[in-house]
Amino acid sequence: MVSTMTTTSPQGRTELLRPDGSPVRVLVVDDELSITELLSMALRYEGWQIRSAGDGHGAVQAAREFRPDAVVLDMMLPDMDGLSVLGRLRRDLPDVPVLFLTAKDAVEDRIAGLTAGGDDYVTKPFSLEEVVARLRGLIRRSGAADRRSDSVLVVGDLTLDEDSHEVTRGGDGIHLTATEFELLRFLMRNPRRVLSKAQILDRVWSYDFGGQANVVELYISYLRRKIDAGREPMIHTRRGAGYLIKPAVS
Amino acid sequence: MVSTMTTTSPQGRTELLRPDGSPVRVLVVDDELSITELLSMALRYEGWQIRSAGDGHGAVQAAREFRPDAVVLDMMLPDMDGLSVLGRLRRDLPDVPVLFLTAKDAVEDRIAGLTAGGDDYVTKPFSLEEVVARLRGLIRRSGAADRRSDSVLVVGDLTLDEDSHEVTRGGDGIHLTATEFELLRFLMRNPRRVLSKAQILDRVWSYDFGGQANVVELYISYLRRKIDAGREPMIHTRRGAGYLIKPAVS
DNA sequence: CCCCAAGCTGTGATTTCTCTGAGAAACCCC
DNA sequence: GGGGTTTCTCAGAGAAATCACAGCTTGGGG
Repeated sequence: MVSTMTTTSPQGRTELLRPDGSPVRVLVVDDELSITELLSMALRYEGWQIRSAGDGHGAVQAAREFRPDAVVLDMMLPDMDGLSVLGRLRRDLPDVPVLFLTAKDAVEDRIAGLTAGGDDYVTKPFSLEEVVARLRGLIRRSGAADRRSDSVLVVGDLTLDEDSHEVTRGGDGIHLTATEFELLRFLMRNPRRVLSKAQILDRVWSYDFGGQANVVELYISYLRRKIDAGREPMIHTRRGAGYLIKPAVS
Repeated sequence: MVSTMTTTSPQGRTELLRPDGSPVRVLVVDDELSITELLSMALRYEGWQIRSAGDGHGAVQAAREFRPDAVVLDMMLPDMDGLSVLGRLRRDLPDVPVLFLTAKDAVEDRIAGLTAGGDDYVTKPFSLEEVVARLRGLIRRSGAADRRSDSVLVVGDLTLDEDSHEVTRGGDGIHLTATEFELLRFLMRNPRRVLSKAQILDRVWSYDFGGQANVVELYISYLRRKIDAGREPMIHTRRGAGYLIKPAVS
């Protein structure tokens, strides 16, 4: 069991670190190279150390020597089925939390019990924000201490609770839809940093989203109505660059 | 069916601990690897220390050195029958409470005699919530646990007694069916936390449930009629994410 | 100061999600 | 075995969310 601690990076982003200060280690297992690439990139960006494997045997072996703090595991692997992989992983690393990737339509496909141990899963196609958020949750909770505050993002008088999905501004509760919530979470995890529409699209929408890029503008517009309505605005446009969020004052 | 959600975890929940502060130890005995995996995962997540065995001899040996505070024992083992295992376990650990796992159609009168001593049993296929709850009960009653930790969950003016299965809201008694009770218990053990339908299905329904995911919606609907009927609602829907329970005010 | 690209937002079509009534089947207790 | 209870499927209604589109606004370079 890993006990984690948080620290604040120069950018103002809180990072998960292991007790000895070394970065968190995550093993990514998927047979599609494009997926492992995508995930590795996104997770490295979180400051985590990533190793990937393309099949069950590779996963078990990698787990043994890499000793990850969390595993992202596709349930559809070429050489062995997800449950077997899980079983073998658990033999070496009994407490490692696992984030499963499953197909959308695999409803009846033996999902039962998977989340039992505090594990979690997302369906393909996923959004990177979602994967990162879940993974953070898993890692945080696998640590001994459960500081609830860790699940709350704060920027100025705006708060977002990743557990309860509650959002408040100046103490007032604000209702957000699922997409609005994800978008705001992404902004708040990168306060005072300009995020391009492309970046936002890549992180908040599923990787196979094929729609118009102006959904971002649309959702920013929605968010502003709810977050900034009649107050000092916190969401700012940097024309030609993107958007950023920062505390109202200053 | 699945989208945004967080994992289930005992957050802010009172944990069972032994008098010396060390975690409770549970021995899981079953010959099906998938079952021991499933149980180990779920029970570890309760913060307990788990050891598992796949047959009678292994069980007896493990019990001897592991000295568990409780045992989960499948009555159908390959090498020796349940009663013999029980006998040998009791020779080493006379007071250890045992949770029997039996097939649905097993001769229940034989079990009935066994549970007289304060033991308990669940039939396969079981739900994790049920196993965890029974086990907690056994451990608490056996005195192995430190605190005479209360068996009553409270969220706002809603109370649920895990021992007597009594539920009240604002002082009024409420009758729930078994499934409704389990669902409410799961919600109340994770107050203010969004639980996805998938998670709920995983924990509250048996591990081999293959039905429609909308049973969850259905039972939420039942619960609301009984819990929230004509009052300030405590059960909330987070569209696209799941459900959560929280005190009415606030 | 004008113009155009970039950004904003109203409208409404479409899709998705949730709730719930009705009823079948299983279960349980006498 | 029978009647009440419980669990669960199915399907339809309704609500909510998502998104494309298009016209409007704005900002800043020339």
